[in-house]
Amino acid sequence: MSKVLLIDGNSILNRAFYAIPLLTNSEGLYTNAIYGFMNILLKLLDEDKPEYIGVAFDLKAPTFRHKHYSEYKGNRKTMPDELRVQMPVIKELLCKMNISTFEMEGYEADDILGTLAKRYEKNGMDVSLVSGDRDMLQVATDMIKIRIPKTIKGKTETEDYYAKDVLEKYQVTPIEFIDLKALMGDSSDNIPGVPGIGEKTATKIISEYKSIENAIEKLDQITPKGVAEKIRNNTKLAIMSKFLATICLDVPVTNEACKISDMLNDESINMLKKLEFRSVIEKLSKGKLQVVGEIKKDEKTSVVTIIDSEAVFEKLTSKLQKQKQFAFKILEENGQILGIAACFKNDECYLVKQNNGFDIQQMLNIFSGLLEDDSVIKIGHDIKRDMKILKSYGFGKINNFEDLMVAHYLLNPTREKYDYNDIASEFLKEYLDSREEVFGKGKSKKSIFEVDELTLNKYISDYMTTLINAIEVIKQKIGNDIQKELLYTIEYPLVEVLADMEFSGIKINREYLSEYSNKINKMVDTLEETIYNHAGTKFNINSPKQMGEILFERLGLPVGKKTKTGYSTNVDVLEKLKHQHEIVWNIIEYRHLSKLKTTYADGLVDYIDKKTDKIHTTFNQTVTATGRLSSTDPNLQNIPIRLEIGKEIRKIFVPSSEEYVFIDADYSQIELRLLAHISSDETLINAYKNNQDIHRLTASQVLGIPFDEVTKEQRSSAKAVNFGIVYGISAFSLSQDINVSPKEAEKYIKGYFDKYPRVKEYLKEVVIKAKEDGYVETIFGRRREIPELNASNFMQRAFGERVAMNTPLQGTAADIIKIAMIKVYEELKTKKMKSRLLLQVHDELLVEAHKTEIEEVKDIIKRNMESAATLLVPLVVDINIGDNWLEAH
DNA sequence: GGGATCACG
DNA sequence: ACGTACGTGATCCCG
Repeated sequence: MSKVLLIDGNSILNRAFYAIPLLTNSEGLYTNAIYGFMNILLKLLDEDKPEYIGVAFDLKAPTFRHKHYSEYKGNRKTMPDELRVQMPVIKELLCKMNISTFEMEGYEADDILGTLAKRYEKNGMDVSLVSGDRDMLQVATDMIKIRIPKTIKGKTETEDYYAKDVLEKYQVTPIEFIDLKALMGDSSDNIPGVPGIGEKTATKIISEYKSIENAIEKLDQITPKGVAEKIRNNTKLAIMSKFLATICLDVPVTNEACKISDMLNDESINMLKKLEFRSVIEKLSKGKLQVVGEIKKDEKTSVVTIIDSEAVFEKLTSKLQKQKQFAFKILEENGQILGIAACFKNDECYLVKQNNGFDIQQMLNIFSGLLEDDSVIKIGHDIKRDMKILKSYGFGKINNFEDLMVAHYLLNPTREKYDYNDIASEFLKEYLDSREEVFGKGKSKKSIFEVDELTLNKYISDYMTTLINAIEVIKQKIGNDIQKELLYTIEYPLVEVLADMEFSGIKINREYLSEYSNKINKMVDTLEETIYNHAGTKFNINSPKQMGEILFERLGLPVGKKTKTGYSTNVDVLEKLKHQHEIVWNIIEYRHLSKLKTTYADGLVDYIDKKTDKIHTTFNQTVTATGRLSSTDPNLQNIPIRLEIGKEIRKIFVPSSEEYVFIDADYSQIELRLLAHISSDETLINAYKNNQDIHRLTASQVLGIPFDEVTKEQRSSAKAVNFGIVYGISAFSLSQDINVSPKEAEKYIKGYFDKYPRVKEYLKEVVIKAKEDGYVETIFGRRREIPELNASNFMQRAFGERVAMNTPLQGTAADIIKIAMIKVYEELKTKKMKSRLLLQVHDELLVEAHKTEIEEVKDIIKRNMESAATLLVPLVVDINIGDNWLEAH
């Protein structure tokens, strides 16, 4: 028997829109509702395997119901803009996927779908009708299945109703369901119903009397009398409600649901790629669904010239030398260089690889001359990677380069990825296979020379051609001079600095590490026993779920916060419970120590180079939304410092030999100083000029007490206020943070703004300007777009506002320390000194200084950091020296 | 793979 | 009334 799938477009889009957080593609087009729609569509295609399909939409124009009752759906909120813009897009997409769509003036999607469902049922077809709206249940029969999507634990499932299921769940037949709804009313459609009658009473009446009309006729039989009275007084309203609630089954719709075919074709694929729905394309093309068309593979073969002899490579090099610019990539795997890809214009790509008589060292000898040549622009992608691998072969200087990964990040720091195919889609409108699609991922990931030649050639050609073609587009997009300067004098020079830091690595004292490990392990073991004893049972202390059960069920402690999945057991909750049960103290301690054990003591071991005892982190230059760096594998920017036992781990970080010491320098309150500068608040500026204790000052200002009488506690609350201001404060959060009532917190904030009026003004203005422009900027021109500022959702908008306040501060601080790093690096290099930068932790630099250079290095660091920017307030750097990171900080 | 938790600035 | 601080990354559990 043939099957047809009918979908209520508006209702599904609406559901998806609210179920899925706002998504945009890289062009800024909102896509979350369309994405959700496609996923439901895929699921239904998979489950029902229909032959025919149609999607109906509401029109804006009033329907026959509005004409009858002007308040129909009168309380509906207007569609949010973020959803409205997705409507035409989904219609276009469905059209390209060869799926029929229906709209009829004067009717709702419901009516069209009901009409079609009955028509196809008559023709002997199985009907699946999908809607988020329970009104559709009135259409259910033995052949017509109503499917209502719902989200269970983030997954989309459907509740399915044939006629018998409606009866089972609502004790009325589908036809009676109309009367049920008419009697009880429906606030979402603004159907009045009979006032005072709710679902329970309505169900009782309809299941007994079958229809409103019959119930009205037999009013004297209805008990209790009060209910009968209510109906008697509202018979007209009840009848009209029924009219409104009845789905029209004879809409004059002439076109038909279409046969499913060729859903994936060039046009629809292109559009899905533009929407960046790779997973949708993948699922559609898996072949599991017989409903899709044949995917046409791009048959064009890519030409890549193989170079595996010295003589030919020499020729190529001199050819490249004559170009103004060429693209390249060092192909590496597991620390081994496998080849070099290069290209100087579209369709002329080269792969340099080793041969019997031509090895890697030789080709690097030849190539590195070119990389160092200042007169030729090298266009690369993630050049830090190239530099590092080249360094391990004794090369690694790359002069006069463009790094499109870094440039792409500069243009939009909030993307998830900056791969070559992302560049191709954003700047060239070409939708290439991603690296993952070419080589696979996880266990089935192939190495470069394991894929077949055609695939490899296409990869190299795609990659290199993208770089060559995108460079001009990207250069144009980096329009203004300040952004150019940011890219060419900060981000690009930083690439070499970071490559050098990562390559240097930081030495680990293994002896101390194992001592530390043993100490922590013993403490964890003891605590584990203690906790089991208190609990009276063994359980997995690391499982928040099991921990919740122990604390709140077995031990009966009062439940504070809840999370999506159950009880919250985080440290804030535990702190409040610690006076109620001994076990809570132990758990807090256990959590602390087990973090130290797993993440630090044990976790870091895997990253120590066995030969050199060094750890080489990766500093990511294209991750954060604000311009900060991040550190991974391992993260050396979150090594414990705040608590006593935790900070001991810092002793394992030591200079690389006896000849060196650590010098650690950090900016004092750089973000607050920037707030003073950017807002030009006089009180703040003067305070910093006079080197005053800013938290103490804030306390005395806000509380109206003499500067010298501020207590420790008052100073610490004021410190929280100062931090809060930088984050885009709210009274509630501040109150949580410093444990006072929201009212009290509100008073602090008000007091703060009274005493620092320009700060208040600045924070207000930055939000207004951001709403106008759609983005905020740092002093050095780094931009971050904030689409959330236009969100209709309050929470998202409030978030956008906090981001607008915080990003210029955090981002400018990031710019400044980057400038300082470059200056320090350059000066050390120019003076041919042995000392080197090792780590950056947002406002801190760690340097290992040769013992003969200590005083000079101190001067270099302090001078360059403090002069990295000229502000209305001084930049102050605290500097320390030591034989390990704990001592030096 | 996502949520909860916790380490840092 | 909404639910509440900005920016990160690693580890563990659990479906």
